[in-house]
Amino acid sequence: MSGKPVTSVDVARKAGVSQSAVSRYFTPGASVSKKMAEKIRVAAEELGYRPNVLARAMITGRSRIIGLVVYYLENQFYPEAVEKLSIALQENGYHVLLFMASNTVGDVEPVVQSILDYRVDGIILVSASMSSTLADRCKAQNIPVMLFNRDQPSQDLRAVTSDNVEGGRMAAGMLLKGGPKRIAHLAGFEGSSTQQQREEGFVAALAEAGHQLHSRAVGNYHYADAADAARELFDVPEPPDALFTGDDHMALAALDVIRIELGLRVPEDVAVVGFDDIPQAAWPSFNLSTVRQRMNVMVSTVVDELIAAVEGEDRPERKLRIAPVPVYRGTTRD
Amino acid sequence: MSGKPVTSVDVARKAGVSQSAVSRYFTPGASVSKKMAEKIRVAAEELGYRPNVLARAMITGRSRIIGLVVYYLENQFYPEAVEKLSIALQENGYHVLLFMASNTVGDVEPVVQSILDYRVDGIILVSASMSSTLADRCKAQNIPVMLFNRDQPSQDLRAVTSDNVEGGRMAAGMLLKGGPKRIAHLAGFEGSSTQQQREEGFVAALAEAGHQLHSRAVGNYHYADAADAARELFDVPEPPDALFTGDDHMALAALDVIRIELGLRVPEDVAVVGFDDIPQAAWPSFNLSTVRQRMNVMVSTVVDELIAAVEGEDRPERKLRIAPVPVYRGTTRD
DNA sequence: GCCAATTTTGCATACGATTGCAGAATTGCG
DNA sequence: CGCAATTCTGCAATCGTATGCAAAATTGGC
Repeated sequence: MSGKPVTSVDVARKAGVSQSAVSRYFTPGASVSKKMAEKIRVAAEELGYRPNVLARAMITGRSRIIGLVVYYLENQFYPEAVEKLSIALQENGYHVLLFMASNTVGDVEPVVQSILDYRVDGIILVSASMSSTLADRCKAQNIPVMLFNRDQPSQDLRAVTSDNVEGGRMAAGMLLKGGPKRIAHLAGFEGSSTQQQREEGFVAALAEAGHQLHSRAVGNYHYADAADAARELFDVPEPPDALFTGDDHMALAALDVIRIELGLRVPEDVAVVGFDDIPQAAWPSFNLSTVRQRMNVMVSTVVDELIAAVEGEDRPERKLRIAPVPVYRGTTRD
Repeated sequence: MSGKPVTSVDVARKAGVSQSAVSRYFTPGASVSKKMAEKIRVAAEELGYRPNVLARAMITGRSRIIGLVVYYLENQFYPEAVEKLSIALQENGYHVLLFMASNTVGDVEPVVQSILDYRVDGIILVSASMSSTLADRCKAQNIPVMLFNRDQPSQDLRAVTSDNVEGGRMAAGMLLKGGPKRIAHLAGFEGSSTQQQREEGFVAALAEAGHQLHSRAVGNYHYADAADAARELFDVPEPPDALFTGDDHMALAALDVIRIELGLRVPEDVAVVGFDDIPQAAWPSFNLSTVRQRMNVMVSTVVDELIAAVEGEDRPERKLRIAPVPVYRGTTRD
């Protein structure tokens, strides 16, 4: 029950040097003679000393903490993002303070507020947006913010997304190959940029091919809502024979309804295309054709940009769009 | 580009009071007169002041940060755990510093080491274990550690798990109702306590009913490994007609192989029971019978215990086991 | 071996808050 | 209104580390 953690002063005393020497030994760029370094190394090892990141943060003004805000983790896209972002940041010596902004917690505002209390070095908002007053606040405190998989009109906020308009066009192309008669769209949350852009590209490409939307329903990116929306679309006299869903998570819900509840055949009766390419899309039970977001590229891009911003570099590019990739599997006809 | 964040000194100056008064205003138990409180409130509001958590942590020795260690997030059980743990801790004024201990990062040791550098108030290891030297280190620094969904022989470490032996017995009971002839087990990672205990209960209950294992393979709690293991078990002349998998994630992989690859019928040819009751188990495509871990109870228990420990209370109970619940769906016969 | 140029080293201060202590202000009661 | 009891308030020290500055030690060239 020793309780007290070891400090640099303890190490200094034990090694017979000054506290500053110990500090310098643990600071990459500093100059320490070999003799001292060795004495300090030994003493530190014996005492099990490790520098206190919090104390260091007070002086340097860098906490090496990145605030990561996520709405929910039900859709497998998010756990994958969180895992990869976290690993990438860890590899760069940063760590992730995780904040859930789910409905149970309330709004994003207070959540971001409490992030700022921790004096994080930067913030990544995953599929979430930010009021401009809050964005101003971050800017005032010099804390870079990056949006991941979501964009916002505000010119100032940096964002990394897929090229969603292009992705929507791809989805249209994938469905059009099968010669569909009635094309439907199952939309995600209407307020999101991702939804708006994907639908925009989708509808535009349909129009160019002389088609228009047969029907449309909203699933808000949630499984249960999407299942309801699918019922609304398909449990009618003339159901669609092609469906583009705003993301894979909703596509899986739609497949469950279409095949299991309604007994329709995929892709013979209905072709389905999703968006994201989450791991489950590749599972044999679903075997979902989809538009892949290149997660690894998106993650390394956002981490790279954020760290550059944290370290004071001001890159000109604010909106980074990654090209998506069509993935043909078993839910489309050709 | 004001850069400098607002400090309590700024607020004090603006409000015409001492810095300590400002500090007291933001400290729940402290005494401040109404007049001062009002002046401070106004000044703080105008300047947008919020106390620096890091500075506070230095004095009080409490960072209000909890280190959360997770191996990976592919299995939906983990995102759900992370989400709920995070929310529960947020509600109690704590926040989560997330650490991935996946293979790409290497061992758990250095990860936990860097957690300690942040002077966290406590640590939750989700389905991970800890060397005893590291555990000693945490104890020396007075940092409580809780294991979640994993146990370890060491008497000292606190752990919250399901009653896995009992859960294994339940799984046996669920399969035995269907009058199986050949019962197989698809095991998770053999080094884990969860695996050992679930299998122990399962085999014991089979024995009591006059049965024994027909075959067994190892899936290490990974989708791909589990799919291979399922092929090993079922792509043979006399395949099993009942299967218990170490968790739901592997059960889904097994179902994909059994139904789609091999064309067997579930539950007519093979009955399947999983463990966890992850959200996907309830999806119509799987409709998996399983043994539910009561996530909400487990989460509130572990958070409750951890916070009690952080705040100095020393509860006697170290190993907390939550009773699991059988969930009958469409993959079992009766 | 001497002196200038270069490294190392320690001292002292700062970061932004909390908190014990003692004096100032307020309150309560006869 | 006076005095004791109580509540507020400010001063100053403290947490654990980083860092500018000046003194001490080392190095190098001749």
